[in-house]
Amino acid sequence: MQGLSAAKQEIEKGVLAKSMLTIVGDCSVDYLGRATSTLAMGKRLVLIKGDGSVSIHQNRLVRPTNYMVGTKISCELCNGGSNLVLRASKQRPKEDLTIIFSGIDDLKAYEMEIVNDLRLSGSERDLNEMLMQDLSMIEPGLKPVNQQQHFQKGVCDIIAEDREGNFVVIELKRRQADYAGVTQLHRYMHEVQKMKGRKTRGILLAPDIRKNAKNLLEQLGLEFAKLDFELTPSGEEKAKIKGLERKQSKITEHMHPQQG
Amino acid sequence: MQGLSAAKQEIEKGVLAKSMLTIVGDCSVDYLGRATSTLAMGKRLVLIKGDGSVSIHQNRLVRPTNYMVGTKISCELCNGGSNLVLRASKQRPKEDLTIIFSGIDDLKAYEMEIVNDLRLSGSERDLNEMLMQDLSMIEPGLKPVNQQQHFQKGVCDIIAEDREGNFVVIELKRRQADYAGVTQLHRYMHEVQKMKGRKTRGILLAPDIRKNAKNLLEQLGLEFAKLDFELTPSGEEKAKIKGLERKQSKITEHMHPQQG
DNA sequence: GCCTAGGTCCCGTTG
DNA sequence: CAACGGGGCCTAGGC
Repeated sequence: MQGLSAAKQEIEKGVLAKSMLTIVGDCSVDYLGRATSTLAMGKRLVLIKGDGSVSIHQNRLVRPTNYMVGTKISCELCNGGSNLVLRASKQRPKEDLTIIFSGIDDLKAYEMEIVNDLRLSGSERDLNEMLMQDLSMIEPGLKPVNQQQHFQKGVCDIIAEDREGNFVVIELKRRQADYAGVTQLHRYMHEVQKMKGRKTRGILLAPDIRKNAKNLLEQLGLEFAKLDFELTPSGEEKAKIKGLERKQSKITEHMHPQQG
Repeated sequence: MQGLSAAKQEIEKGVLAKSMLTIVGDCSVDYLGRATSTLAMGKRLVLIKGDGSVSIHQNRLVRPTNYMVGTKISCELCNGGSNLVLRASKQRPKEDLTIIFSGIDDLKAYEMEIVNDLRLSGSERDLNEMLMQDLSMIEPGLKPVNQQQHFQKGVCDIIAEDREGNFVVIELKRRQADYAGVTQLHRYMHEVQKMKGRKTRGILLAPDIRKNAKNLLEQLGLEFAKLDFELTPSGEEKAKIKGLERKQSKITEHMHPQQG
């Protein structure tokens, strides 16, 4: 347990120094911004970071119950010193977080660099690069044309050309594909078709696809290929593509399936 | 600074008691699971919660650099006691997080209930309920038929019937609508049409819509209505719908716009 | 600033 | 269990 007045000073000092602050104590929380929320008095951890991020953690889940990014933080004593009020606020959108402490069990400031060291492998970007090394895995004779091409309507993962000179638009997903992935691919396929004015195919490449999404995909005349990849234990290589199996989805000619 | 051997015992005790644990110290981190990642030695905050959630925070951003939910945690001394290794692991999917401490600055265990107190207003669900009170806001004579109806293909926010006996499918978004919202609505509209075998309209209800998404929406013969709502400062009411403006999108007859 | 999409998305809910 | 979609999504990258 700790005096709220001393706490106030320590918080102000820590915020100024861009330290990481951990505050554990009894508090209530109000948020008003993109939604509104209240949290009745109770014991929680408040985490303040050097970049102005604030998050309030209960003793469950990874995600904080309340949070804000890029805030300005202020701090004042209220009710004759029996409460410490912490405010985090932000413009655009206008958001305010108010934390009222009735007591603080613990307060610490840690000097910590504001860096991002994480080296992650196996992201979609990594798989994309792997695939570009050898598109023939997907289909013999497939040649790269472009990758990460920006349209007005989004970013197309891979554009290739097949043996018969058709353009092939490939949308890659690192996990089970859903509706959104299918409609994305559909959009890009049409975009390429319109730009290039040539017959264009669309292939969704993912480890799996939800059943309904598969149905939609087939209705739209798109193709699915199962992507089997393996994560390399650490830093060495990005990932390894183990295999690529065509589920031989019948390429039903596209016939205005959404007609009403 | 604190002895690693004592730390080990305190962690084990805290995990058993389902306390919230905060550990600040120098550590390296390896994750192997849905992706792989490594974090070189550096000072971080490790947060362990009573439900087995683990997260590792750097001094920036709301989101942890590494995290896992619902883990089993173990703890051992290595290298003749000069390292403390914390392992969090999980099956289905198989995931492993390894945190190697070379030194611990601070370690605390806090007794804290494992509860979720948060009362949030202004979610899509709240707006949905508000709207159902009076669908005539959207359009005179609109009568409710169903809400949150589950199809095999998803959940339809609101189904109503207009003055002319057409079904009206309404998709509600609490923020600016995008492509995904439009295609969602399109899917549900077709689903209802197929089920009921009657002319069906689709209305996307949102505070705003992205330009490209608006184009797609109009191509698909769907309608947009601007939803203006206000958040009530706190607990009292959920939210207040201030107004609802029809952008008079010409209901172009649907004509196979995605045809190639 | 806006738009677009990825994420080890997380998370709750329903069938 | 799988599927589906919301989220105060967060966050990064382009334009």
